[in-house]
Amino acid sequence: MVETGGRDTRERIIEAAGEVFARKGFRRATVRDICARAGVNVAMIKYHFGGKAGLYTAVLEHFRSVAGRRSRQIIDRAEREGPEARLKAFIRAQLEKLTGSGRPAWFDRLMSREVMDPTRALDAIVETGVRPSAERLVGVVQELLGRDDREPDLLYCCLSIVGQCLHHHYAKNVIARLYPGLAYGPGELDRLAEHITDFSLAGLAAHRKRHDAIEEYAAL
Amino acid sequence: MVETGGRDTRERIIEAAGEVFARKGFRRATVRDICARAGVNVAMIKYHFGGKAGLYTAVLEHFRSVAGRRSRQIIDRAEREGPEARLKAFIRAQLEKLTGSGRPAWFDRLMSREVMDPTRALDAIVETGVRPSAERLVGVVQELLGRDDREPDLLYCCLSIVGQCLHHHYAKNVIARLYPGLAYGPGELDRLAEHITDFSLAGLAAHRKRHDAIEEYAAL
DNA sequence: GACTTTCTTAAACGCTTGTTTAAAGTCCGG
DNA sequence: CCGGACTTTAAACAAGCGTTTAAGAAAGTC
Repeated sequence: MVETGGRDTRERIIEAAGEVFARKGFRRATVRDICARAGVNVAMIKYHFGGKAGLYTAVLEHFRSVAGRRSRQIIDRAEREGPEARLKAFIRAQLEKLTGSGRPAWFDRLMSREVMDPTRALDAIVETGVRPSAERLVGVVQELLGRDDREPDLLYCCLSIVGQCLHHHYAKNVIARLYPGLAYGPGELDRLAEHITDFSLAGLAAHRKRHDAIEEYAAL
Repeated sequence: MVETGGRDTRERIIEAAGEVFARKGFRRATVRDICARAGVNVAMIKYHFGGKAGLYTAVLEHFRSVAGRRSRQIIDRAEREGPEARLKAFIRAQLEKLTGSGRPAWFDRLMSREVMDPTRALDAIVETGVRPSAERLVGVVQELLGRDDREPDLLYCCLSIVGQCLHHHYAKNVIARLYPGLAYGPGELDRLAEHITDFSLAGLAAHRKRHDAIEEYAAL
């Protein structure tokens, strides 16, 4: 009756659900909306996934592999370079994640949705999606600070960096109202990445100088 | 029948609604929950406020005056000092806003709720709650950069500063999972404010040096 | 004290949500 | 073909939501 177009029902549901979940989050998304987009009866969600929650985890599992592909590409390109270039690549990748609109960006959107309004899937998302990224940043910052510990002040530095990036995503509605002139095209994203990089490198350099001075004093 | 205890019904509803809205946001809060806490019939919300949306705006209006009292106190204390001290006061006040749990903090919690998941009240909140604060920061940053324009790169600096502060609020669930050791008691808040201040002052100083060099070059 | 206005109540309405049911359709090996 | 397993369908269910109704209580007014 309905032309299945070759794609299986399960796939069609996951595809539609990925889009809807990414746009509205788990709670505000409705199974009826998802099923309408997939051209499928609402009962299929129980049949194939056991329920809305099961569908959500299936969607996360499905898009985990393709997630952050473009971000990883940006980061990998700078793999062999110095810590400054790797920091800039990390920052550019963070900004890229949050403005992407294609299918690979759905997982990233779900991640930031989850950050703001957690569900039970948060633990899994943190481990598979956030921690690897965070560990990479910790490594770069350790290198830039010339240390190998992870004292609170080092983590503060990392949080300062990602905070600058993600703020443009969290607060985009407010920023748009406060400063209607600011746009977020690819060119602005490059300039913004450059700003955050320079800002952070200066902050890190100052922190290193201060910390080294304290170490020196303590060594006496 | 029910002992009104002297407080008017309207007040009891607004008090309960303030707590519930601050904790759950507009959408996830239910009128039944609010009315149960207020010990009041659900129909009273239509009678006194016209509906849930009217109650929400009434709550915003009611708590607007007491909002940010402690923050303003922190900021005013540094009013006569240099821009560095005023920046630190601003940062400390931002952190204070997000960890406060008393009644004066409800408006601030509602503000950040609104930032993450806007309702129609966002415009009013931005104008009355966010813009004054943002303008103050712009002033301090202008002073620190030695400029009086508000080019995009200056706004980027401001956004870098508030981003560092608010990230600890937006992403608190994720940060708690990533780094279980980090706590947010008053002492940590002071240290965090000091970190963000130093980090940002270094970033601003480097930005100023870079910008002045460009200006000088352009003047030739 | 009767009357009007203001306030409050219990109950139900209409809607949306996720879920479930029972019947019908589809597919495929025998 | 045919029969059983797998899919899909339309419809309804139960719960929660904001809202509304109609009747009653409380309080002020003449």
